[in-house]
Amino acid sequence: MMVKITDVARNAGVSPSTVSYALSGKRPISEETRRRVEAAVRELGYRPHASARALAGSRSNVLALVIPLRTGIHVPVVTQFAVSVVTAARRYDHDVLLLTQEEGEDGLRRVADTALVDALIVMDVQLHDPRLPLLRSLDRPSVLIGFPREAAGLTCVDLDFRAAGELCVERLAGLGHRVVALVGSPPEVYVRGTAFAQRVVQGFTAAADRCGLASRVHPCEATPAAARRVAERLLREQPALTGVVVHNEAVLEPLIDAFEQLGLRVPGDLSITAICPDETAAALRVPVTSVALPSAELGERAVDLLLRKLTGAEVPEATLLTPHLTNRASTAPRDAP
Amino acid sequence: MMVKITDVARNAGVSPSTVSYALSGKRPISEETRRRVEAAVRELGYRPHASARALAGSRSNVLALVIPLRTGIHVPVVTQFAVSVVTAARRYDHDVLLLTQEEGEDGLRRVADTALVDALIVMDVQLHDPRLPLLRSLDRPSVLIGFPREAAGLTCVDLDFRAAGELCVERLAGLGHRVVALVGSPPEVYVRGTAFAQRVVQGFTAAADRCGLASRVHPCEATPAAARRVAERLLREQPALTGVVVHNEAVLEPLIDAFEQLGLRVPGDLSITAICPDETAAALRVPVTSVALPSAELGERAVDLLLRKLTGAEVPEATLLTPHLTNRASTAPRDAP
DNA sequence: ATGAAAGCGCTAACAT
DNA sequence: ATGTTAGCGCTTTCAT
Repeated sequence: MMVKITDVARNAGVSPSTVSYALSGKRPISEETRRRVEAAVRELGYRPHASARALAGSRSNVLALVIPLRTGIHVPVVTQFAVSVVTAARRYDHDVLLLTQEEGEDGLRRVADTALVDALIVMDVQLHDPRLPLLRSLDRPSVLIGFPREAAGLTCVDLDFRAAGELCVERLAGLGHRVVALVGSPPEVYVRGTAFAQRVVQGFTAAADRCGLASRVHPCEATPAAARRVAERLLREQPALTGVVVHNEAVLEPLIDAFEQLGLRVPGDLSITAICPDETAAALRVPVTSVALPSAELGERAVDLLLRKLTGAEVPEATLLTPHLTNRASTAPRDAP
Repeated sequence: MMVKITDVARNAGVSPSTVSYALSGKRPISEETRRRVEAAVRELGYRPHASARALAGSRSNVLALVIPLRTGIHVPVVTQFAVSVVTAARRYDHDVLLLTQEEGEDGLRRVADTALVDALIVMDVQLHDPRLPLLRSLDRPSVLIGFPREAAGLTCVDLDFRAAGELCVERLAGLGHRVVALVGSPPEVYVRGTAFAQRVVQGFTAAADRCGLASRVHPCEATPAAARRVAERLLREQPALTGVVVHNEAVLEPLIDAFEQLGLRVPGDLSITAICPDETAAALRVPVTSVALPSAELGERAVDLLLRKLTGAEVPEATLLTPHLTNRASTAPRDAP
């Protein structure tokens, strides 16, 4: 039933070790021998047994990917990230084992200690993440998506969310807007110390101050009703508001609806910039000027770094992707006052 | 560094096989011995090496999950399904390897032939899916999500989409509506022969005919603009329209917006039922009466079936989950004519 | 440039 | 109820 390396060896008239070396390229093989081995492999349809290979070679060629399940994390972002991790991993001849955060630290320890995986990618890292000590102590390399407070000894990748927040504000300032607001993630996201959400706030506030803009920040639940309430509150508290930054995919559309129902046209009366996936921004009724959330690029970078670590190479501890803003229909210069 | 079974055996004063049997429970062990083994396992922090175990036992305890990437498949549905597969698999002490459809048949063959996985779950099966012959020929069991035209010899699970379509119409008919329309998935979904989309159409049409309703079917791109166009067209072609069934998560909200902007209140003038995840239906501005897309239940059922197949049990070839409709704010009796 | 042989860590006959 | 032992299929020394 199963073709094994000894079958290939016999068919090619060489020893099993020669077959192994011919396939791995780990030692020089004569042209003639290589061809015979390759022919035998094809003829017999040989596929090396993954577990046997992993046991003997002490590398499973599998990466673990830990995905978050929590509320306030936008699902398409996670999914696109996962897909790009799988795609990138395959380019390096690796596969991806999917773990949910639900399993927690035990899950990480389990797949690492049983040598089921060679390395780990952990998404949605919190500022004070309980998994950090564990990840540092594992005998396998890992890459984190997100930046915890104490990142020493860990490899972290993320969009530069602070710069993203700044970029959104600077665009509004450049268009002449003087009073701006940030509609952020749901409150629990801040409460539990999700780094990226806080960094957006920091960037937003710093840039607003630097540009001399009046600014406020409002977390917002991921429901249309909450969006509506935030819109009303914004107009009440900042009557001169003409610029809004949104860092909350789920309420982008309802928020625009709410503003328009309250009598404000986008971008006529109100300009909006957002931090969200490009597809989301482009698919809205009013396409929104946005800083892209580059899930796919993040996934690739994470895999690249992880595989370099697996070869023993040194990699930078911090990788911050530069944010890019794309102009769309939701921004316009402020009317002369 | 790594604790192995011989270490545990020595520490407990027994043979390696006794440790193996004590842990697997595959043969009777005296209470005394079991306790000594368990103590040694805990003391040393023993974790069986996954590959060694897989090689010797010829079971990897890993399932493959193949997820679709195509347009027209709603992302949250896929993600929730994946999460529930992982969760269910863990209950059986299995892990999940994530494959994208991109790898195609080669990917399936690879993970099966290298014994990387014991079994496979394949999502988004088409009516004439090129992977079917391959899946039949593999030496590993599989479960398909969706029903192909030729399902003989395969294990398939899905929501009964035909019944779901019927249920949506029957609810509208029961409320007195006489003219209905189905707003369906994007055209390409039908063109490529996605079974579930076609089944909804069949159920919708059959139930409408049976109930004596006038009905039409409109595919719809997953954009707000397309939703708007479909809404306008509907009112033009069926001026007496009072009931709409939506099988397209992405346009649910824009569609309601469009109807209201065209002067139709939901549910005052127009009742809407949908086939979509409950969370989607409940989170809309106007919560929509819907037949749930039970992704989590599907994932669990798929895993249950797969693990029963792995034990050699016979399982039903077809599993159709019964649809359930939940009333929400989007449906009301038709006004007296 | 190739081969022989010793494991990798575990499971499952086959013993007793 | 437990121990002994022969592999599982591959990689990688160590030889030549």
